[in-house]
Amino acid sequence: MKPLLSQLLASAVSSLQTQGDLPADTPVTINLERARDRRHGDFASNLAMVLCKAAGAKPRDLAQKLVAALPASDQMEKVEIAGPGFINFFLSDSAWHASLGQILQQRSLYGRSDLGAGKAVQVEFVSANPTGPLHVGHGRGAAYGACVADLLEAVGYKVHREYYVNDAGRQMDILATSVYLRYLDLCGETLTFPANGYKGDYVWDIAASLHRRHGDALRVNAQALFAEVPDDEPQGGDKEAHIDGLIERTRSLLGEERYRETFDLGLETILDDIRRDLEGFGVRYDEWFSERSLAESGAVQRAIERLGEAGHTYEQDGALWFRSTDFGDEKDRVVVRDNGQTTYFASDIAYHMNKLERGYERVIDIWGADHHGYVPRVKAALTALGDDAAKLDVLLVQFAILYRGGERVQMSTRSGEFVTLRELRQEVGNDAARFFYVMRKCEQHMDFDLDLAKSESSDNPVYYIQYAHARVASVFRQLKEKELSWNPDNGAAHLSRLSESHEDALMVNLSRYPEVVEAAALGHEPHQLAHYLRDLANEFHTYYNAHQFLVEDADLRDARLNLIAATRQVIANGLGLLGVSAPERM
RNA sequence: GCCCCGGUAGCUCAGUCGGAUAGAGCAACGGCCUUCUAAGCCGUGGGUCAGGGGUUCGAAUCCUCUCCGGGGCGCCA
Repeated sequence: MKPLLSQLLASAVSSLQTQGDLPADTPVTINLERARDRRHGDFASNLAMVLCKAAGAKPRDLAQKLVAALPASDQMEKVEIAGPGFINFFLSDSAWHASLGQILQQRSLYGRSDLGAGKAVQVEFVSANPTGPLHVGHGRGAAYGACVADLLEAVGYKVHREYYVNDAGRQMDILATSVYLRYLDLCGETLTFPANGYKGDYVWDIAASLHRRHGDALRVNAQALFAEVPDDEPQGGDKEAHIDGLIERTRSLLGEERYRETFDLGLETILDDIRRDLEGFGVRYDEWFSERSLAESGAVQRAIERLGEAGHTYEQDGALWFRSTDFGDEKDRVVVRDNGQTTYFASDIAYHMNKLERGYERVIDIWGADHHGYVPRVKAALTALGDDAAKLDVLLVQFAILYRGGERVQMSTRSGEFVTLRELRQEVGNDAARFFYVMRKCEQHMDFDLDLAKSESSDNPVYYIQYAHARVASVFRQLKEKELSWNPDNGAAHLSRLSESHEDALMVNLSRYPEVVEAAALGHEPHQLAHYLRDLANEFHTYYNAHQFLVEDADLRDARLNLIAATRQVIANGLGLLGVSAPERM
């Protein structure tokens, strides 16, 4: 109904323009909002106040003219001018009844739109290094990214969901080496595990499968491996130099082929685990994009060359630098190190170049907030390459801190004792985890209360909303038990019987749903939908307690059943977009 | 030092492309189950929107300074 009112206002504006009350060249955006206070009607527009300067008239006078020029509509009961010049719209009952009919007719499609007109959008999210299982921090990015993608799809964009797999680079070499050292341990070698290695139990598991596959065939003498390697930190050395030395030795002692096999075994095992974890979390991808493939296809080289040809690189201290300061970055960045290796940043330039080459209208990256400093250099690179950096939207997700029993849950990634996403899902369930993660806007630091997420009470917003859905289902079960039936057509014909204030409030809220989905999608703010559903569930529970649905009067009963069926539908649709289930009974 | 995010009720947070009297949940207190699920509902109390200055018809919202909290500033990824 909002589109209808906007249309009416637009038509009033153009009448004023033909009459000469308003300059024809004034740019006009129709500003129309839900009124917060019902005394101000259902919708309010500040159009007259915005246009008064251009029109050279007082706001209230201009409002008067606009109202006079409004075309008639049977959905509009009256229009008032109030305060400094607000135009307040009061809708007729038939408007609410119409939107109720729409919900029951469109069912799961209610709230969807073609606003995006099928434009292609890419959403890249999580993209955690495959060096270990996902932890709770990744969970927020996963839940948020999935919702942003689903919302955009709901409003008509063609969405491509992608995970960038960092399957190249030093961190992966550290993983491969960690696996190999654990393997040597399983073979009976005695060694001191490096301070900087990956210590999680999953590394032992991978080492064990390597051992099952090869027995002791890959065994070397541990002393020989550690010989000539710089001391580790506990021995007064440098842990980075120590691990780099171990990587080098592992590589040469194993040989390239076997090293690669160890490396890939670790990669595949962990990636499989991440895939299963995300799938279990209801998060699906269209593509898992390999970083290594960029190097192998020459895309990284091509990106570096293109930067060079455009005159944006220079050599210094044996390394090749990108002059990103020319494009707003705070310092220049290395793309090729003095040892000849390209940096992670070089891959990322190639990756983003690749994204834009694929022709997306919009590219959305969802990163942890700790990567914020990385944004200017990626945009700088795109600009330097002649691409439109404005097409790239980087959404930064702040940290989530877990609380249990009022105490902060400690997470330590290094020791391998972090709380994994899988543990969280097992503890609180997928529904609560998905909902809690998107309940807050992404720029907000989040306190994740495990006890609350687990509690089966009204304190828990997830159960509160789901319970409203289950209650409607229960009413329909009761209907059958009482050997009554629901006639939706009869209900639709008697919607005027819905005259209680609770019923009005519910109908108004149900009609808001498409606007909420649109705002949540365009603003990348799933929390708006979460809050809306909480409100809607509240309206329903209030109504439920105040009135009986299964009444004798068949006309009233059918009308009320239409209303609660529509409520159930909207809750199911909304929860669906958040990745939360809508149970029939609880 | 520079950069990003935050500061709104006792707690956790909405509201922020300027709009009418700043909202919700929890916690506190008082009520409601012979009637469709009490995992629910109703009521009461609770505010210097961190602080100063500015912009204007109008500021929690925009600009600026200060204070406080979190994060980031590698030839790591």
